[in-house]
Amino acid sequence: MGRPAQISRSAVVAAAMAVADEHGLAGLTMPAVAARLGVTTMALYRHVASKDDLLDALVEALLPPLPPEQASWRERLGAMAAAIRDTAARHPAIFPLLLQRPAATERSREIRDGVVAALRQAGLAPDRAARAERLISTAVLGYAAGEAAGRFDHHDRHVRDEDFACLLAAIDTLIEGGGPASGPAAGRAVPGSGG
Amino acid sequence: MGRPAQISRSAVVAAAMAVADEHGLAGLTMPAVAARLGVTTMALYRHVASKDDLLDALVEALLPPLPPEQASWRERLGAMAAAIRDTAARHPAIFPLLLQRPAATERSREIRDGVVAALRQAGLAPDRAARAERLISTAVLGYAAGEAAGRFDHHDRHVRDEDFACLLAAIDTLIEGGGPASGPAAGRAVPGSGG
DNA sequence: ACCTGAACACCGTTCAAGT
DNA sequence: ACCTGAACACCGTTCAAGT
Repeated sequence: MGRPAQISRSAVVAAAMAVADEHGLAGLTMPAVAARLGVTTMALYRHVASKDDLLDALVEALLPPLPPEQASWRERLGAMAAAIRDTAARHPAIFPLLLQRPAATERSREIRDGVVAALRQAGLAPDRAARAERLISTAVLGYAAGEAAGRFDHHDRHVRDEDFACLLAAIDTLIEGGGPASGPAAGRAVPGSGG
Repeated sequence: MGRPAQISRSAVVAAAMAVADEHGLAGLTMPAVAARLGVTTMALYRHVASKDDLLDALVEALLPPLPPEQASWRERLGAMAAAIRDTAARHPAIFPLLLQRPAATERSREIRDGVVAALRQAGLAPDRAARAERLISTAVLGYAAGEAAGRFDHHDRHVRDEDFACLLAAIDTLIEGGGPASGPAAGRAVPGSGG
């Protein structure tokens, strides 16, 4: 019978994360991950179906924890946004994968539902809450990804903190106003968007 | 002396774009690009320093054209946003690179300056215009990247059109309100952002 | 000047073999 | 059951050689 396994799927994922953090996405290689675990490259394939599978697992590990239920919707949205930005800062090499991969997993659905629930609690109608979730999530992910990629490196960290605070304040303002308009008339506010 | 070149840098970039469109980022390989041009792999290196250099050139080619100067600031912002979304739809495989790579090139600076100029024309003070540019650009890029990655595939194209219209309307609303607040007090609108 | 042929180091993956 | 060794197809890149 099988001797106790030397490595596990979660160990492989953790090692891959560390390799990516240290050597970038280009340095994230199966041999590099194996070396960090003190094991042959081929041993990884017993715990991970392929490199693509490993990347999916990394994206999963990047998802932020759900905020405490008893907090206000404002606090929950703020906490999730802050957690996203934190993750981007800690794992800049693999963070872009979050926007790149479908992420149709259970955890990702929970998080999306959590944001929608907060928005409903803020008073938005179901369809407006769903739409607001899409726009807010992509805006937050977009800024975090840009920051992680060094897009704003010519600005002080303090300036970027204020950027992010303003983004959250803007979101707050829009929610207070009843969320994004859901009628087709909204498209006319900025012409050229329909072309 | 040199016979007329069979290929050029721009031909290599165009071929790479076509390969990526057809076979995805993973299929974008130097041999594949060369084959499409009817040339040996090694011939590419006379026109492109490396694959990384080629990817940078692709990102450059992805940048939208500057809108006509005589248009209103509203029209110009709308046109640029629409152009970005259009590009994402046409080149979904390489579009994510736009958020991933620094893009500190001349053209990218022109575009950023164009957005800032439009915002100044809308009445924003210099520092607010600069901040609004960062937030607007990343929000638009974020949504376009998410859409290109199939993040919203479970929604009708028509729903996504409205999403995007709402995003532009929201931006418009914030600009009319004087742009994003620039003081530190803005951070308190959504607590948890400072942690 | 531009392209080709041969070659090298490397990566993802498979498969049979070991314990 | 889990890991290893050997092997294969492939990719990015270099260099000397052809025209």
